[in-house]
Amino acid sequence: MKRITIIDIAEALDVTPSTVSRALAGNMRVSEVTRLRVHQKAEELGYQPNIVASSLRKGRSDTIGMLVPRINRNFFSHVISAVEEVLNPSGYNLLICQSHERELKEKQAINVLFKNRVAGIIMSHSIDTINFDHIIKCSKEGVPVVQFDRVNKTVPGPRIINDNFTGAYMAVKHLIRNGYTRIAHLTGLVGVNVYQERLKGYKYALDEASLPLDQSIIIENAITKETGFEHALNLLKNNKVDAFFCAGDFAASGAIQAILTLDYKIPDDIGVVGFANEPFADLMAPRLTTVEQNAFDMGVRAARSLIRIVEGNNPGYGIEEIIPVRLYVRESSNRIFIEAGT
Amino acid sequence: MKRITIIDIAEALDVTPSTVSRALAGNMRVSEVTRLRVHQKAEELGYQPNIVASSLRKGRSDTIGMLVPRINRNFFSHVISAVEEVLNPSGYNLLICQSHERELKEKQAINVLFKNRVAGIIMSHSIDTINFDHIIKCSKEGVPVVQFDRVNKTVPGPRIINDNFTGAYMAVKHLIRNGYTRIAHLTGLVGVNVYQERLKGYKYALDEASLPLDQSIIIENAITKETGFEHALNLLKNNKVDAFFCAGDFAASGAIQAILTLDYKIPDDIGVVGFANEPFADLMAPRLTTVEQNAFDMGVRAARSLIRIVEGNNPGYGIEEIIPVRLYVRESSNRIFIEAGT
DNA sequence: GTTTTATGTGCAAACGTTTGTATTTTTGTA
DNA sequence: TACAAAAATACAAACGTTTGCACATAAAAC
Repeated sequence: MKRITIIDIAEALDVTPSTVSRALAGNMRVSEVTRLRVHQKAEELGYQPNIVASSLRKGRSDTIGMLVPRINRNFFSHVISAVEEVLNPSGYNLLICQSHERELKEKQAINVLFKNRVAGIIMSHSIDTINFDHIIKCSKEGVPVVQFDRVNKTVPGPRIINDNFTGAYMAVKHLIRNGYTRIAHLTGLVGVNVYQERLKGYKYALDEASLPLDQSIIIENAITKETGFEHALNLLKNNKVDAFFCAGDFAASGAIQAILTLDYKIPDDIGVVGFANEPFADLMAPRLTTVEQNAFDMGVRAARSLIRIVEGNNPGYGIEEIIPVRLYVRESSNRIFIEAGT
Repeated sequence: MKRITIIDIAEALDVTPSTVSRALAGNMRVSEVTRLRVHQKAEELGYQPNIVASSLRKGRSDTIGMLVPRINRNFFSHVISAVEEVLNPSGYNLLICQSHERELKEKQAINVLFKNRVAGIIMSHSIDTINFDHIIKCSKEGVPVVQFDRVNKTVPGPRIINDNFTGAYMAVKHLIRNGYTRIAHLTGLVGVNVYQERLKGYKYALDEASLPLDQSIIIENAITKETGFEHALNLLKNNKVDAFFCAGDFAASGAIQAILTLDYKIPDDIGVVGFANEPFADLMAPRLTTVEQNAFDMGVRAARSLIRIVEGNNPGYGIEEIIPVRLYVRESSNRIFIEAGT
């Protein structure tokens, strides 16, 4: 199972491996005629460069590491896809790991990527990551890190994030304009930047409309369909709210289920807005108003940003790219039909 | 930015790199005491093995290549996730590419994986792949290939597939038992095994119930929401059908939209069954009856199968693993409420 | 006390590239 | 024709491991 090497080509052509290497690399120090001969012979023998050897010698690889909580989450899979789409044409490959939302697994994954000598890492940290030293260390040891979505400011390197604040602000403002006044907020762990910002936007919108802030209807750790259902049911039974702004569409779908279970009408009695624009948001009944997270755009920017750093055109330290979001107004919240949306 | 190597450890301990290498590898030809000293020193210096160098020397890597049409498709992202979950604890890494459903990109991706000296490839081929030589070649040149979902029998190596035939058969039989008699079939390109098998199951169920087979209501290339909508609209307007068996949930959602547009009742007038059990199937209105493809199971089996081959325990040529599927009966098709389902 | 066997370690080559420097060949100019 | 300059190629070392073989030391057997 011997594979063709540049040495084989060199022998066949009676030149040295260095010349073959240079010819294949398009180095201008080799004559046009040999370059041609080398390429022809390479083609003829079915030569495939050994990237492993090349990486070792060059001291850097063309592999980019990617680390996400879960590959199979819609949002992340779209970011990954976009990253791949940008990286591939530029000659980079994608080594992928998932942390399963565990700091320990995240640490191990970072190590794996490090051992594989990736040229850089694109990542979104796990929900329970408290200590970011393993990520900072990476950056310190010469492996640039680009963070997206869930980011931590103590980690050097670019951060690509959605405009969570404005998204939440728009969502809540929209609810207020539709006449809802007691708006609950179902969210995740507010230690994480994305939920923190959404909470800020929620508070800002209430404040702007001079609505009171009721801490008892801000529910942390209610981001799944199940927890969304339960907390919504609870709030509704106590007649505490007339609308839900959920920091995720799954929680929103749980809330909707709870609302329908109690025979309230949507949007007449209760309004719901989600976050993420999951594929099902547009297929539900009622169709869900939600804030889109542009996963694809995020992936593209993260990849470009990392390429820029790896290729030395930009240190990129501490740069924050904020991607604008969009509110899709649908049936679940639209009582007055004054806003457009798909 | 110099990184610690086994040479550094060797010098610090006044032994040779070979001893360090053996100690770290747990080779029994090194004494317990030096093994301990080496491990301690490695820890102390923060040594991280250079996998690139190791791969080059050993002539094989612990990286597995994965190639799918689209990373961000729900089914594929779940398979990828499962594969990662199995591979990672076994010490393998995952290099990922997407073909975007183009034979050319698939070819290039295979090449990329090959150049990266992956130990094996797990893949599902692109929809428009006609010539499988590039995949066969891979296998011939010592890179084992495990195919899943979309598979081609001319490629050596294991194939992991869903029981598409039985899934389709169950779906159509269910429709028939619910009293539907003119069942359309919206499907993909029947050159691909998955659609071929589903078509066979459809035909078999009709035949079993002595229902006529009407080629004009078998619509190829109708697998997206849009094409599903259009073809369903067309069939309904011509009053040709009273049910749809769609080879994908997106087409089914399009069909449902068409049915509702024409003010038919679901499931009273028209029944719909999909395929895949996409996340939205359970959240739609009406909730969609569909056949589950167990993506996670498929990924696990594909990964295990490849590991088995790579580690030499099994040539695995031509083995076909068929994963049983399950029909989830929901509102979109259930007129008589006799069947269970979630 | 010598020989044999086990046990632990060292030596050096190899994996397939890349690249700085040296050497040869070609080209241009006087 | 000679000679410098430029162009093309060769040489050799390096990247960080792994591993077959040789070697030394210690334990066991005679």
